[in-house]
Amino acid sequence: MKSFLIGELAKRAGVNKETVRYYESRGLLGEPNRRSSDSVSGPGYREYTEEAVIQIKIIKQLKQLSFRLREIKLLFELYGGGARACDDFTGDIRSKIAEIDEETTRLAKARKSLGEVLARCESAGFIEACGVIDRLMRDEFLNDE
Amino acid sequence: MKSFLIGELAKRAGVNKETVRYYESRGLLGEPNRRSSDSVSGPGYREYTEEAVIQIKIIKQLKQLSFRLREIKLLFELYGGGARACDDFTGDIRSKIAEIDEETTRLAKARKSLGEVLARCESAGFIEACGVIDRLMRDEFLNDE
DNA sequence: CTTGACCGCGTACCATACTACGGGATGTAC
DNA sequence: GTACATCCCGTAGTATGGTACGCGGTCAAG
Repeated sequence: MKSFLIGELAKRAGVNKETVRYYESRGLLGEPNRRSSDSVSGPGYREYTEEAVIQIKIIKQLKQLSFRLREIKLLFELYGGGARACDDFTGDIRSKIAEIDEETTRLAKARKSLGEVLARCESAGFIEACGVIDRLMRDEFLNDE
Repeated sequence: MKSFLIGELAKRAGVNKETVRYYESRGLLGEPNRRSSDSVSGPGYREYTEEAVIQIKIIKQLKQLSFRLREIKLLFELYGGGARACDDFTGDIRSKIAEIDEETTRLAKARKSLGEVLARCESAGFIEACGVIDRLMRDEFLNDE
């Protein structure tokens, strides 16, 4: 199979080179082969195959699913470590879902409050009339600390 | 009115001292009076009143509404700068709502995907059967980059 | 055999929001 | 007058996820 260098990998995966190296340093990519034919000086260029492209896309996907890099690493380790029972994963997934639900709730509240502020503001026009500041700044929302 | 020092303010506002100083350094609190009675050496202790407590609670509230400190500062400057038309604020509020909606959409997708993975996983039991890894890791979700 | 593109690495920087540490100056109480 | 609490400030560290810079090595083409 044909291999390519980091720049090409970055292009194919849609990230930049530094990010690839960063992921590698975070233990998300595993050490690639190094090409170092003629001279015997530096560490040699990293060589990648399509696998690495997939790997990075998986990372991007997991990020979209709200996993942090640290968590993604753990998932990989679990998988690479030979985890075979779903139980090994469901805990992680369940708590991630809980996290998401929590954040969603917070955002829904925020969205509602801001929507109300906006509606009042639009039907009024001036601070004194619409109370935008009062609503944003004053004690009204300070109940639930 | 009776004033108090930073430790007391922190306690009343429910943050810690360092955070108060941090907010001050970020321009969110304004410089407090300094008490420096007997000796004439250092800068003197910061003195606060209930106003500062309210101010910090407002900051906490705006954070809950998903405003970042930088944005909160802008809101304060707008207000303190004598903004009187709602238009001065609605733009900020509108884009914050847009941000929230975007994030909410992303979270909903993530929640849905994870929920599906979990459901399959629970009804199966083993990696090979439920395909949790395939679903989490493989190309299935890699369409929308 | 030189030029230009690419790579390696280390370091520093960006933004976000704090938290911790530690020396030295106060203030209060006994 | 001496503890002990609190305060001051600057600096650095934590966690998150990268981006940028620049020196020097490497590589393929001409």
